[in-house]
Amino acid sequence: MDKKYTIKDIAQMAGVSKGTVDRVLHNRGKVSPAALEKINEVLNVIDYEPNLIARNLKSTKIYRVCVLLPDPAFDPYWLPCVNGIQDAITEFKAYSVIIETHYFNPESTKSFLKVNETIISQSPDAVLLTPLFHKETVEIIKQYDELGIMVNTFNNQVESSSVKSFVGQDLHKSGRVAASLMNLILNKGQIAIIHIDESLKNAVHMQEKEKGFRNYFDEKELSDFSLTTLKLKYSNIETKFTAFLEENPDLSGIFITTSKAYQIASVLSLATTKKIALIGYDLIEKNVNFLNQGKVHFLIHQNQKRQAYLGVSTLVEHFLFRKEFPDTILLPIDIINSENASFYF
Amino acid sequence: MDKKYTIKDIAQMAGVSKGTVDRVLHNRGKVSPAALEKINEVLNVIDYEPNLIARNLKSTKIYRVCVLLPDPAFDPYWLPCVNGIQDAITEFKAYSVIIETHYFNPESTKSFLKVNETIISQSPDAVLLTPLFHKETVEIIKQYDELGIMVNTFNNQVESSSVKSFVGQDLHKSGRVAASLMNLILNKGQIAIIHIDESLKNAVHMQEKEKGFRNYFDEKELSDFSLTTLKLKYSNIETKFTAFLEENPDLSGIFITTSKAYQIASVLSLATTKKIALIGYDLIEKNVNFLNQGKVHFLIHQNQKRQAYLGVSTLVEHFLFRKEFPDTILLPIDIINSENASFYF
DNA sequence: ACAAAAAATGTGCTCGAACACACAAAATTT
DNA sequence: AAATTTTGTGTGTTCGAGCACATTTTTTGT
Repeated sequence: MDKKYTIKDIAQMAGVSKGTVDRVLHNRGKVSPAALEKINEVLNVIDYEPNLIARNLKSTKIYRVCVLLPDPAFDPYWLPCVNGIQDAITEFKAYSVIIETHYFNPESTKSFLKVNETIISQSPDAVLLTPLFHKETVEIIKQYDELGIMVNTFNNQVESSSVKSFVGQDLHKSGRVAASLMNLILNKGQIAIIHIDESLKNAVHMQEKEKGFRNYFDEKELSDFSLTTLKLKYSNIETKFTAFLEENPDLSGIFITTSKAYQIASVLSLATTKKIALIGYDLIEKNVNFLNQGKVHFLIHQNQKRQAYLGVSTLVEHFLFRKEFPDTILLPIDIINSENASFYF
Repeated sequence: MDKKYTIKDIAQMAGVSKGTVDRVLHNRGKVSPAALEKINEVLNVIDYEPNLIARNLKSTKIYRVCVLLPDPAFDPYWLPCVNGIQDAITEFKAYSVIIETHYFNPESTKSFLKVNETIISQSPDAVLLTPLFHKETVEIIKQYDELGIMVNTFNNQVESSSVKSFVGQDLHKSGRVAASLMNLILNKGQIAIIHIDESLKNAVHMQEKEKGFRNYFDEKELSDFSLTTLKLKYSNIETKFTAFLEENPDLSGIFITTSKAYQIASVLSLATTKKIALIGYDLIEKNVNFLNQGKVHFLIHQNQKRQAYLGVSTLVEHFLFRKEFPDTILLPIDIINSENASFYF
């Protein structure tokens, strides 16, 4: 039943040559109606699936995929992505695919644009983007589209019909998850939502999380809580956050929308002995240290490694195995505390 | 630099024929010292990796992998495994591998033994076992070993040097995770550890979880808690658990070590209006319903789907790509509440 | 009716590894 | 020294899809 039919088998069954079968399968034309019908009859009965191994052995076309990633040297948040990409490289090394990573400075639009130029000059078949700079990305995507270069994105979403596939998380839901955990630790009091970021490039990201977080409290009508938003930059964390702590002596919980929870935890452990519930994002080393010390209660895992892996493998599998692009891949929102953290590295 | 060398390339470089290179690569002997040295010289300089696609295209050997699984009709816990196995089948359908699933009745040792006989009569290349019945499994594994059939296990561990690889979770740690969550919901009171199982086949499983759970409370010296263990069977849940509730009016938390949390939640929602913290295992439908109703606080996800998938793919990749067996694959202990549950299906 | 063009069909080579087999060159035996 | 075995080496085929090219059949034009 599940015997694997080959083109030769089909040819034999239909009483034609494999060349004709091949032409039908790829509708290359030059086939008489009679032959077409005979072959289609056979194809309707059996269940032909081309042998992908043979196909990829034959194909001489080398696919080029470029990944555009913020340099992890600037922000360790991106470090796991490198491993995810490496996983994909290892998995597909047998095939004729070249996967290349290019870094840009996440603080510099210019750097982003420059690296994109480099990529364009290499004319790859597809690009996986981290669209940190919204406006510039839209422009760049248009360029790629005109050149027939496929574009996928991960981590950040950018609305463009040219983007085939997006890998990321539901940020609104992730805010809700944080809220539900906060609601478990505390049953009343003031909660601060803190955004820490240098530029505004993560604005959408952070806002969505905040919306989700607030949405949970609104929906559950938890009126014993009061929520405050605070925006910080690296340069002013110490002063501004310390001042905030003094102004808000009743603060009992903090939700940090970026991977910088360790910065808050650090200031907090010096400033006060009071126990404040802390929930943040990402399993970067400094965060996990505070998690293990009990200074951070929960971290939400954004699984950048898998995001990057899936971003690449979606593209590669499209080329190699003609797989359809899923519109969106949403990764689970992993809840991490000190007890299960070690399993997620 | 990362040019892919073929056997032909090596032959040319060493000034011999591809046949000789092939004999060296597979040490089939019949090679003169002179030729051997020339080829080894080339191999030392370049970085030869055989093209797995070509190798698998040529090979006519069809690998047979059998999976031995408790029938999901008896316990929906096993349902996701079917999907995991299906994923593996889809992924490897291009290769010459046959993956077959055989079910047994988890309540019947006889059924287990009978299915094993069927499998042995098919003489597969490898078997993935769910070793529910410890004593019988050890015996069976010995048989497989003598027949040269590889054995991997998942879900349950069984100490045997013949088992190449095990996929599962660290149950002790998973008990600790449950404890840490319980400690977050409650800050004092009586906690019941409830084991629900028909036979004793899951005894080790449940005990390890209990040990981990207790270990957490011991280690953190949380003396405001008192822990009680209760063993139930399906037939006596209603009566015995109701009685337990009456005898223990101060009960504030329950940890259920199997996937049967819904049975406790069900009785609980009828017997009392008091809020009792409930933590259980597995995203089976009934559990998730109670999770969404707020009657179960957390579920720990044992990810049987991925367990089964990895169990199969480890075997297949060993045959197809000569991959080494990892001794143990421990899956992360996913913490699930009503907010993030939907992402794990 | 016959040549030329067009359409349809078949043949044969390629990809890289694996292995059977043929053949040659040494190493033994008689 | 000739016959035979052993050892070494190269050649050729296979796997299945894909595609170029050769060949056959049909159609069209004069």
